[in-house]
Amino acid sequence: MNKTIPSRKKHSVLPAPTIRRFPLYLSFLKSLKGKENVYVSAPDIAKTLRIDSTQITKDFSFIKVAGKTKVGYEINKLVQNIEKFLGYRDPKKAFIIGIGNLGTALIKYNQFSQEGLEIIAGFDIDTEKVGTRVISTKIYHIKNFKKRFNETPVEIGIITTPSEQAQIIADTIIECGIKAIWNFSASPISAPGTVIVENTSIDSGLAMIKWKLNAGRPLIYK
Amino acid sequence: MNKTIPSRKKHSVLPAPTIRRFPLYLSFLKSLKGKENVYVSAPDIAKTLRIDSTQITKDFSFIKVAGKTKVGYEINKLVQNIEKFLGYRDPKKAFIIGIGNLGTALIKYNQFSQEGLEIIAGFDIDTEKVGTRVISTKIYHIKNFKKRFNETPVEIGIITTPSEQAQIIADTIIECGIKAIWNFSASPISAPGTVIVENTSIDSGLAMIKWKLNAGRPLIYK
DNA sequence: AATCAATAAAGAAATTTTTCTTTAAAAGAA
DNA sequence: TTCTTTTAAAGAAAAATTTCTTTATTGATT
Repeated sequence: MNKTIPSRKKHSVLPAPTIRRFPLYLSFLKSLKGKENVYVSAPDIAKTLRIDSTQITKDFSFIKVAGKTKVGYEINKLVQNIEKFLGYRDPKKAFIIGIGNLGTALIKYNQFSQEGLEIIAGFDIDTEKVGTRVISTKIYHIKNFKKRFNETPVEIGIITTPSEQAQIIADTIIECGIKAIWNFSASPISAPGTVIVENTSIDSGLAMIKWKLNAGRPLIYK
Repeated sequence: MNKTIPSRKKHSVLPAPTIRRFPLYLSFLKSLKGKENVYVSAPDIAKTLRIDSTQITKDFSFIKVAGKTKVGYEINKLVQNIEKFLGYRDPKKAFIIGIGNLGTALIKYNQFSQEGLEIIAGFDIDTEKVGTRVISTKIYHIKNFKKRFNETPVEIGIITTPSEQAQIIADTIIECGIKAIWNFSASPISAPGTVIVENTSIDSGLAMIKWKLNAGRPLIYK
């Protein structure tokens, strides 16, 4: 008993790993643009990305781009379709909570605007920060979150606070009716099944690296 | 043809997703410490973390912590074993390249020292930054990377530069003999199979959120 | 024109990961 | 004590994901 809450995954006709690979493909493809080549083949992409070429083919098939035998895929078409698929032309609004270095980095991350994410306000408890702007994004006190949210509802709440505060912030913004939480804090967030939670955990990445460095061998301690 | 380079995965006796879940467990378990409870059960963890409880049991079995029927797992023991497993007491050294907001955030991220990661120097091209310190971490010009590396070899190179520079930086540090690259830039990095590459891609996280927000339905454009 | 080589595409197979099922143990209640 | 309930643990089954295999197409070469 105590099963995982039945996730939206069931709706999904395409694998989550595939979705996560698309931005990678996109970045690679964009680095190709401007060069003379109009086409790129799956084996070519495979070479630099260290992904099996048939997997790339399969991934592309999900977004209905046909490749040409012996030639490959039309780069522009691929870029267009992936961007469409990822909803780059379907912008979502977000608030960000926690205006430390990471929060600031995310606000300044200038790709978001092209990727269909608009961070329209920031929140913090630090009164020094309240009232300032990061680029053009205004920083408010966290206590005004609900008010701001009601004025301008957003779909996504980005949490970049220290771990200890992450859950409290999450509870607050869930109560306001946020649809999705993008959690950059180290601690997992407890949320009802109706709320989408995506963790971008730095620590998970580190765990993986250290594991690979030790080549999957269990560490021996004295 | 053009298969994925045979990965170290084969060594791995335990699933990559399991490894990535450990830091999550750890964070949750630590939030429990200080409270009166000595034990925690898998179903309890499952409830907050939205992970199937048998999966948690299975994950824990990999690191040889025995639970007690009807009671659960000893919190302290779990914490200890996970930390051991993740190599928290087996520190690795790192250089970080790109001292923007993200780079600064990572240097300031004070959990790394407990997690067995020591960022011992930073590098940038910006002469304004060269010579300064972020907390106690000295910032050098990227052209001095090789020299510094030879003086103090590190296992991990953390790339937090803009996408365009990521590959050039990667090539440079691979040539120096870095073992692992932790890539925070949006663009994938091409590296020989001997080099460990871990991507912590912000864009992948966004892709996933937007997909879930659209409930797995393909976006329709006019 | 015929042959060769490279590639997409579709489907099958294999692998990996998750979920389900069963069993046994043990705490607490009756 | 006996019964009930909760839980870990192990193994089986299912599901998801990746990799392999085959086929067909097409551009290039002879």
